[in-house]
Amino acid sequence: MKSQKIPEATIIRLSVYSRYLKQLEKNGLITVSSGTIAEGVDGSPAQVRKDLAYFGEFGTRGVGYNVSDLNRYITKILGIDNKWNVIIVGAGNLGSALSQYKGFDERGFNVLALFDNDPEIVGKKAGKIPVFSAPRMTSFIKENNVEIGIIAVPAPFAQDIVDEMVGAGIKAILNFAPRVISVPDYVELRNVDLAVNMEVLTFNMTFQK
Amino acid sequence: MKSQKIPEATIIRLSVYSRYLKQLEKNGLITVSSGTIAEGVDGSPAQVRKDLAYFGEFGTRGVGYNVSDLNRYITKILGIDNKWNVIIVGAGNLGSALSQYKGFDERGFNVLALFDNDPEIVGKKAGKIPVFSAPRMTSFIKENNVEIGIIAVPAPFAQDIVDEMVGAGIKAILNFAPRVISVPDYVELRNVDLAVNMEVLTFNMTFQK
DNA sequence: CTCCTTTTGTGAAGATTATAACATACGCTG
DNA sequence: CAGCGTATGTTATAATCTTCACAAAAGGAG
Ligand SMILES: NC(=O)c1ccc[n+]([C@@H]2O[C@H](COP(=O)([O-])OP(=O)(O)OC[C@H]3O[C@@H](n4cnc5c(N)ncnc54)[C@H](O)[C@@H]3O)[C@@H](O)[C@H]2O)c1
Ligand SMILES: NC(=O)c1ccc[n+]([C@@H]2O[C@H](COP(=O)([O-])OP(=O)(O)OC[C@H]3O[C@@H](n4cnc5c(N)ncnc54)[C@H](O)[C@@H]3O)[C@@H](O)[C@H]2O)c1
Repeated sequence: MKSQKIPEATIIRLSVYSRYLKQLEKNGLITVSSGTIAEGVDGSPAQVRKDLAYFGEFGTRGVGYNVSDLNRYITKILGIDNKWNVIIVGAGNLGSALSQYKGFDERGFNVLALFDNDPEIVGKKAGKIPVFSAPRMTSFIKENNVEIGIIAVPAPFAQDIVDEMVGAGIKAILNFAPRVISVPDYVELRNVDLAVNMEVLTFNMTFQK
Repeated sequence: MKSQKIPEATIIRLSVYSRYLKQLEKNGLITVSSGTIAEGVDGSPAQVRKDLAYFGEFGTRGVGYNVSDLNRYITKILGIDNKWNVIIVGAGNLGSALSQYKGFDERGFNVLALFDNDPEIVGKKAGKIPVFSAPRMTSFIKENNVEIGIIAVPAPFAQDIVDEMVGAGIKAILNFAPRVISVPDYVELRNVDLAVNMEVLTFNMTFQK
């Protein structure tokens, strides 16, 4: 791979390609062309090839790509060829739902525990995932080699939890609280804001088309 | 507003500005500069002004923007100056959590009902939101003027539900199922894919920096 | 072994988006 | 009411991302 800045959009698409390839693989398909991938993910063949070209040459001219090889390459690129340990803070409606999400496990994300500060919830389980008390978070992160934290507490508490996570050595955070969060630049942060997504929909309904 | 294509990134930022302005308004702030907004949302002042400039002139030179006026304008732009009716299909872990999400109501999204095909769940309530049987969806959409549908069923069923929603006259769909979904181009669609978000994190941890 | 079809990989062109820079306008002070 | 400081609105510049077009390579047919 050439050392170069990779567009985030490319990474997002690679993840979608990977999901689609997995499906093709299950269907017993051996080879696939950029055109077929493009159809399957609602994109363009040139885009598919360009995205892959950032990382190497994975295809055979005149033939296409070997489905399972390509998926293995992409999986490696995305960094999910091995497992990641994850915790979720906030065992309310959203946190509990996330802890049950099969899509995490399937893609190599291992949710070890939930954390909450409500004594009514602490000690219980959400499915198979235990809920621990919030003050235990830091030591748990250190002892269990947790790299990724998910924020599912109410917005006013989000930054505090994030700071604690960062202090404990977490490397990446997925934030669901509708707040702008600060992290040092060696920590990866992504925000998932559902109201924002809804508002993009309503904007498009109201203005465009 | 000049008729022009607005970048989606601009809409996303406007939504975040709006959330931040609401906070400032609650704190009693009267006027705010593009610089202060930029700080609050972790952006640049030029970007803030540029985003607003697509839609008009909302500020006063040498002064800044009136906080509540600006927020009202943005709210209008985003199309959330009035309420939208929403349904959620799939009353499992995720669907139930979403139905309880306060952030929807706060921003003008009115979740009227959940739909599911599991007889164990149908007839119950998630908080105050009733769960109806899946076959009732089409008539409910028509009778209650539902414009937005949320997909929270397992991936293999997502396209079918979407088709039914579209047939019933739904105008926009927020999809949580990890599948590429097709809709006619007069229907707005957005996908929220959590595994993809996680994979962007792991990519950045593995490659960049 | 050569030709022909196919599909990749890529450099160049085009489109879009972000950043920077500055002239313009507003309000305040004296 | 004139001059000054400040923050907007906008034009110009730069950076980024996508699309296009085609040469290069592979495999298969004759
Ligand atoms: N419910 C949803 O579908 C949804 C969707 C998108 C975003 N969100 C956001 O996710 C967050 C959680 O939403 P929710 O609906 O699950 O709320 P919730 O009230 O059901 O759950 C929040 C949980 O966080 C716990 N908590 C509060 N402060 C804490 C702290 N300092 N340390 C540890 N735990 C703490 C509470 O005890 C509670 O169990 C909110 O920021 C919300 O805006 C929720
Ligand atoms: N759990 C999460 O946190 C999470 C996160 C992201 C995405 N998702 C996605 O959201 C979807 C739902 O996930 P979940 O964890 O809530 O699963 P779940 O199994 O808890 O819930 C799915 C619900 O859908 C219902 N259902 C199935 N087929 C249906 C149909 N044809 N019509 C109506 N209802 C039907 C089921 O009865 C069930 O109640 C899945 O596609 C999943 O990949 C879930």
